[in-house]
Amino acid sequence: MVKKPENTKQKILLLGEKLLKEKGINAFSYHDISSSLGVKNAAIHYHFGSKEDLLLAIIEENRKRFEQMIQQMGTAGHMEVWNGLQEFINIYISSIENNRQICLFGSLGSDFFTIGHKGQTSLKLLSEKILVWLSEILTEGKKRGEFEFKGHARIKAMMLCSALAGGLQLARISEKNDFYDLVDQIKSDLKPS
Amino acid sequence: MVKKPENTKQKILLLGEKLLKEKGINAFSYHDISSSLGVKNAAIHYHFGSKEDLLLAIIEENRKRFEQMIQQMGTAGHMEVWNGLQEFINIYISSIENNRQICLFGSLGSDFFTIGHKGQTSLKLLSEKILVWLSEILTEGKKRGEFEFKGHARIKAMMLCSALAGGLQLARISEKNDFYDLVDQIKSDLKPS
DNA sequence: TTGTTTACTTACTGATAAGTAAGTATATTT
DNA sequence: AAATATACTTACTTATCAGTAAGTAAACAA
Repeated sequence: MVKKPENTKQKILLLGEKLLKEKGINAFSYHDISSSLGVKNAAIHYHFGSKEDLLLAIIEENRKRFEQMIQQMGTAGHMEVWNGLQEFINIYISSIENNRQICLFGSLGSDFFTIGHKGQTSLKLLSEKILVWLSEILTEGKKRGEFEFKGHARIKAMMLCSALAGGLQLARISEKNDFYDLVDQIKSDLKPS
Repeated sequence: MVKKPENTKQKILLLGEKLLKEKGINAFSYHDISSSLGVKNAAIHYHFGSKEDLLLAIIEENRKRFEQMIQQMGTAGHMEVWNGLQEFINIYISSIENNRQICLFGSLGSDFFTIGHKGQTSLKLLSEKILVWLSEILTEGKKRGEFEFKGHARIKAMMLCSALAGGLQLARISEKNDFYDLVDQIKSDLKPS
């Protein structure tokens, strides 16, 4: 869960993240943030020199949150793999419940060529962390006979991320409820027959 | 395939589509189009009164292209289902080959809350057409024993769209080649065991 | 030949964008 | 008590955005 903001900097960061996941990096302005928080434009520049700085902080915030989540879960070898997967999926469930937000990869994957090199790099590092972690629990689950899938765990992990990211977007276009069906399908596809 | 533009209006439309799928609707300007085509800003407004009009035309263009594709393929009952699916997947392959473009749903799903009501509605109609068509070939393929999957064809169709849309975005962040692996995984998951 | 339509250009507007320099009140440190 | 650092605001700049009104050259129609 996201902890409540106490200071202006944290408020800016969290509102920035919200706007990023609702409208995209190019569709919100510093004015959107400042007017909503009751501060002035320059206050944002005080905490985050440029929009790219804010973006980097948002990515970093998501990284921290992910690291914290997997740390609390422990290593794949000592984990209930279905619980681990569900925790991961819950991030996406929370997103759609929270104003139909999409995920970081969906938002910044779309806008990838409009963000700076630093943002691209830091996003890539985060995606690598997530894919490695997912691959681990998929591999462990397969070994235990709790997951069943063809091919490499790494590709299956990509498949999960892609389906969830794309699913949030498609659910905006079609119907919110479609996303829950999609999640059931994803889980069903992993169940041993 | 996309036919070559002959007049300014068509050039604007196709360049608009390209920019939409590379940078997103909020990250390109009329100036990007006009300077690239060697015309003036007002020329675009002459053909497309507003940016929303241009967007509607881009969606309509994609709809026409899709309708043409499925018309050439015939009904699911008379189709080689694997060929039909491959033709659909080829749209996404062409996208990533063409400057790492993402698909319409990926781009406009991300920016959904920043486009007008007309755009949202027309996008929804197109997504419905695609999902219905995909559901049909999935159902037919399952009936023939050429596809194997759990659950409803409709949900599996959503799964395909989501994975392909999200896959194009994730491939921007990680590696282009990942997308081909993802496509193989998608097809492999549909093969009877 | 004259009038009209097509496909633009020129020249502009008002709004909004990110970003900045300088000032200020409050809290903290020395 | 004085100096300094923190967290802003005020007031501004420059750039860019979508959009518009009026003009024009060429093609076409009456």
